[in-house]
Amino acid sequence: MVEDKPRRNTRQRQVVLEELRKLSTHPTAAELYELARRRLPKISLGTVYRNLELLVQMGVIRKLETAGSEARFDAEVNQHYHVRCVQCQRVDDVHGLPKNPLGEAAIPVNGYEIVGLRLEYIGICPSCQDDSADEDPAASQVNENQVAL
Amino acid sequence: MVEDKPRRNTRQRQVVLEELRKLSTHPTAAELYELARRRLPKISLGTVYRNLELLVQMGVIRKLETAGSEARFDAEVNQHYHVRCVQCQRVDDVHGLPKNPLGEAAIPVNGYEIVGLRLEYIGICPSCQDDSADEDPAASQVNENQVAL
DNA sequence: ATCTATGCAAAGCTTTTGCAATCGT
DNA sequence: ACGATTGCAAAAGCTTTGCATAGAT
Repeated sequence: MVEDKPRRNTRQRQVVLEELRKLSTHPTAAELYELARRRLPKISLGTVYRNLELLVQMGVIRKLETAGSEARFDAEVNQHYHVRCVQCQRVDDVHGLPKNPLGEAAIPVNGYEIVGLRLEYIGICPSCQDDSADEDPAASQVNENQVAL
Repeated sequence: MVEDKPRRNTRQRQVVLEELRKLSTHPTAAELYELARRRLPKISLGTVYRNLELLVQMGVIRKLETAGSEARFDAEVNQHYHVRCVQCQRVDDVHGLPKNPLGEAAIPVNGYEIVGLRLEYIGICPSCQDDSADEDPAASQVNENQVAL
C-alpha cells in the first residue's frame, strides 16, 4: 500500500545517524545539528530535521516527543523506557522493567484499536537535585497522567 | 516556600474553566479560546493560555502534554489514563486500570528522584477506523516508548 | 539522465511576553 | 488605591517548507 521511494544514502544522512548512535543522551535536533556540523560544516538544520524524520519513518531511530518541549531522538529502537528530568529536560534510559506494564488488563478502551503505549517516568536527575539547594521552587510541579508513587 | 499570590476571580478565568468542564474531549488551548470567545468576544488567546497555566498550577485542571504538537487540557484531576488516536489526535479517557502500572518495580532509575509517570495508550479511534478503508497509510506509524501489545 | 536530497531562507505553528489599560479586592 | 489580570501585538522557540542546485543511482 505504501510504495517506498528509493532512498539515497547521502553523507548527511550517514553522519546524522552516526552521531546519534554515538550518544545515549537522547539529543535534540539542534544538538545533532551541532555535532554533524563539525564533520559537515555546510549541513543545514533543515536537512538534519528531514533526515531524522526519514530515519524515524524507516524505523531506524525513535523520536521522543512531549508536546511543548523539544523532541529528542534515540538510536536504540528496542523496547525500553525513559525518565525525564522535570528541571533540565534531560532524558535517561530505564532498564529492567516489565514489557507490558498493564498486563492483560491492557485491552479495554472504547472501541479504539490499540497499537501501543507511551510511558515515561518523571523525576529529578541527580545533577538537578544538587542544584536545588534552595532555588526555583516552581520547578517541582508536575501535573499529568501521573501516579502518586 | 512558595507563597501563593492572591488570585482574582476574573470572568475570563471562570469562563475558561467552565468551558473546559463542559467537555470530556480534552480540548486544546485554541479550542477553548474559540468556546470562550462565544461568551467573551474580546478575550484573547494569550489570556486563555495564561489562565490555563494558572489553573494547572492551582491543581484545578491538568495539562496533557505527552504527545502531539498541541497540549490538551482536562478538567478531571483524578488519576486516570488516556488513549490518543494516532490519526486524528483525539484523546479519550481510559478507566479501570491499576494506579501504579509498574507496581513496586517502579523505583529504579539511576539516581533520579521519581515524582510520577506519564502513560498513554496509542490507538486508532472508531471514527478513524471507518475512514481508513484505504487512505493515508502513513498515519499508522507509531514510534515511541511503545510496547508491542 | 533522473529524481531524491541539500542549503538557504522564509514561513508556520504553538506558546510566551512586554506594556499600558482595566478591573477585582 | 494596589496590583493582579487583561487585550493586543510582537516575539520566541521549534519545526516545516519552497525553490533552485547538487549529487546519488
